[in-house]
Amino acid sequence: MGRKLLILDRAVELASEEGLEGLTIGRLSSELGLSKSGLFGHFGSKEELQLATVDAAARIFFREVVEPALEKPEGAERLQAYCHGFIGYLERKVFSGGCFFAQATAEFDSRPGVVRDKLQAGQRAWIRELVRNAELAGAEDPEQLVFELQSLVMGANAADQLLDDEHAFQRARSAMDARLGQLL
Amino acid sequence: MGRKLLILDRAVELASEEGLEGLTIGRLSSELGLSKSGLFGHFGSKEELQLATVDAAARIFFREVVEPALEKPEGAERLQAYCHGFIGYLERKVFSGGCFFAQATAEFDSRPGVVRDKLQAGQRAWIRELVRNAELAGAEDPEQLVFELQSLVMGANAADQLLDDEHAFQRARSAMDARLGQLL
DNA sequence: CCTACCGATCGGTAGG
DNA sequence: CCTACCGATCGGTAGG
Repeated sequence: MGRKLLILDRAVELASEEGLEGLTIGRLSSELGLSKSGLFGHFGSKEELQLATVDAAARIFFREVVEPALEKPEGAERLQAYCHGFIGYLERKVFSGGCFFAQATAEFDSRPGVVRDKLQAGQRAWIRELVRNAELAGAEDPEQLVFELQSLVMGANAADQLLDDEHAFQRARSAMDARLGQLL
Repeated sequence: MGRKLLILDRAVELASEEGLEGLTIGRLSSELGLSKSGLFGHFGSKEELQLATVDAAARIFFREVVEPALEKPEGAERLQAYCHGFIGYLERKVFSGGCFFAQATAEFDSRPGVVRDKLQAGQRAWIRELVRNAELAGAEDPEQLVFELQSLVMGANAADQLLDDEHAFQRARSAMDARLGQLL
């Protein structure tokens, strides 16, 4: 089982750079020093490999962003911790190719199937958790607030990855705090 | 020359769905009813096809978003027209696979080369034009304002494409207007 | 613009 | 986990 986790670590890394479709069984296996069919046997199909890779990325996101924020009380403080934690995770370059989920959702958002379904379900759960905390914080329009906060995360990732804009993270943080200010 | 434009129209459409790498010469040629080598001859390499496709998408973006906004006076009004025009272009589903540039930049932002360079240059020119108008509008921090506006565009595209959130466009517009309000 | 072809790589299978 | 293989498709070339 540890072997599979090692494979998935490399798979997540590769997919953040090349996409979930560019994550090929041949390339992944040769980077790990095992045969194509040896790797293939762990998953059974490319789609299963993609699904397992999304799960592995979600576990990393949980460890890096969600868990640390659970120390804060629910409501405005936790909402802020989620948002700042997300920016910190981008800034630390947890994945070499930028945010795994930004890459994966752009790739699969117009490609129906179980991979898209899983990405959509994960994203919805994340948004719901943000909205729940925005509600507890007494936000006037929780969905609107969360839409804006999530947009700033995506804007920071794009500005960092494509434009090499080193101010992107600070810009996102100050815009977030401006939006959260009255709730804290 | 008209033949090439017809090819590129289909190429932009395909790339917005499948990505610039998923845009294969074989598939594009068969959809257009000509031979692989016949299509290949127009471009000389896959990379040249990708570059020409980015240019074609930029021309569509110019026609759909930039040109209509040029009727507004420079400054706050034009800035708002750019932003609302961008949202309208997403809402009209000008490309079947969502915003061509969102797809292409997520795909190439960690892939060095001339395609990335072209996407980066185009994005930078767009941001500069927004900042220029934000300055003319007397914005306090033009770069910060434009970062936030551009983030909202990307947030709306993602929420529409992955989450099927029908309120995304209206949310983006009201957040934009809140930011632009004092300048108008 | 075409047919015919190249080596490489794809996802996947047979058999061990 | 392996070797050896399958048909399909990739980007690209030769030659017309």
